[in-house]
Amino acid sequence: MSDIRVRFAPSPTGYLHVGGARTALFNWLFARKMGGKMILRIEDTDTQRSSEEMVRGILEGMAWLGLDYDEGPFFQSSYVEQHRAAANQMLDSGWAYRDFTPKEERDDSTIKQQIADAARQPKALNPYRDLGREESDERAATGEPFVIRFKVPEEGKTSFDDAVYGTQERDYKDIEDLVLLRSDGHPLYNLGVVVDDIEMGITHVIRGQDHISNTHKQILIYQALGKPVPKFAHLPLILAPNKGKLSKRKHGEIVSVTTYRDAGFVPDAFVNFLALLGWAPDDESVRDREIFSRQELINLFTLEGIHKSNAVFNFNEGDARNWTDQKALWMNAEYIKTMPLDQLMPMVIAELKKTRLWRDEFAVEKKAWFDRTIDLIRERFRTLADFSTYGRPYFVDDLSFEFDEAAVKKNLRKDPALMTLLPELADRFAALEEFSHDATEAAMRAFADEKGVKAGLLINGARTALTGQSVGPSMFDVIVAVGQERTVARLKHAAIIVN
RNA sequence: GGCGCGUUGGUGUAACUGGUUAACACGCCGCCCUCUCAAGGCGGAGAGCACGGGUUCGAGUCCCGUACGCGCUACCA
Repeated sequence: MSDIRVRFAPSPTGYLHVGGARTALFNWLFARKMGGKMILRIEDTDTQRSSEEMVRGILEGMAWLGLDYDEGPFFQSSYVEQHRAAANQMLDSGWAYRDFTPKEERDDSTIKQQIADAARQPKALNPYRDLGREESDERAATGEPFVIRFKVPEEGKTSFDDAVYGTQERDYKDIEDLVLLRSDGHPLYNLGVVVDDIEMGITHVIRGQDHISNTHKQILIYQALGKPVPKFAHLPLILAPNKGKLSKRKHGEIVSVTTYRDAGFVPDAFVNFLALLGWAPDDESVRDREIFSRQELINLFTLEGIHKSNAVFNFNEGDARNWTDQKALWMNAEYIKTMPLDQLMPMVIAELKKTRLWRDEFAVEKKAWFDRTIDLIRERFRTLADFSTYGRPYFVDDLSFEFDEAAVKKNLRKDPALMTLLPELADRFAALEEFSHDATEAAMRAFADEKGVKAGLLINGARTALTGQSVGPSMFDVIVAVGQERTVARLKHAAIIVN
């Protein structure tokens, strides 16, 4: 057990999206690899935009991904007193000052313009920056509103060694006197994180690259507070297909991890996919592999393996089949068809319960059949949801499954003779004493010879009659899985479907 | 505008401290198998490493510049 402590600190302004999920994952992998602690902290200081529902969404997302934490969840909003105390401490030590500029003068609507203007001028120092402490105290005592700003020294620079991006430096003159405490007494983000990270003994801050410039400000605060600065590792961003920033507002549900849960992703598969977005193992012996178990990921994970350029997450809204990154879909399929059946089973059962296809007998008297059937059909499924859609014909006794129009046309309507052949075939099947793969195949082929038709005609016709589809596993496996009774009934029913 | 970061096939990644025809995966295309395919097997196309200079016997790997992208630049996080 090491004393390494990391944290995932999302702000609950929306659901957990894939970018946040990956940040959480990398923190988690690092903590597990190093034998450290993972802490969850909700950054809810912006009460306007935070809600309990969003917090629940984040917790749900993490639980689904299997990212557990050792401490927390802590809520940043419950530490405001400590934040204020830290701000006052900096005021006392001369690292901060009260700024009495009325809020209206720094109104949002004019901000962009001000920035643009200010950029052309040498930095104009705030008139309150060097206001005497006594006068400052007096004005504060009269109730005049003020913010507390950090007093960035005029000369010098901050620097830190980022585990991913290397040495980072920033001239003090490029850092503005940031606000620590709002005029209503609310602590702001940069103050909050630092105080909390100190309080929680965070040793490694692993977060998105969009925080890299905040880091310089935060280092200043660490120094002003006289505390050691943690190690930093900034992660490349995950971009939308247009290479823009992933945005909840613009991209909606498609970037939410709960979407992937609901669409039938296997958590390990999604974790596997996420891990490879911006990271690759250093270990050469594993270079040409892509599928890694959770434990392998933990063993292989290193901060050095994280790379610097942003990754594109290729989702594809509107395309029903390839609605999200094709590699993610491929990987999920890979997990579904290769993972140990007993690990897959609970997920399949949950899926069938969700769609009311589950029957308790599947777990008892029909268990052997159920296991065999799942093992058979999982071969070409890509999501757990496929068990309910494409798998439906195997789980219902009636004909309440969808007959794909194209399949009906291709396999049933193709030859009118099928309308008499299929019911006749049904009779042959009904007469079979042993309803096995070989027996049904022998019966069908003999029947085809007898009638002078190609076996394929009957096989494909039967496929659609039994499952409503044009694709699926080897036909005689399907027949056995569907069973004698239902096979006979559905073959006889084929004519009705066509008409 | 300023500051910072990045740039290897469509996408995700690899290429030891510069040294063979730039590798792997997804996707795509074709072939084979076959009762179908969204399965399996085999093969192929696709980047000469953003661009332009330089250093070097030799650069995707080092240096400089340009372009493009992204981030930050709030009394948001």
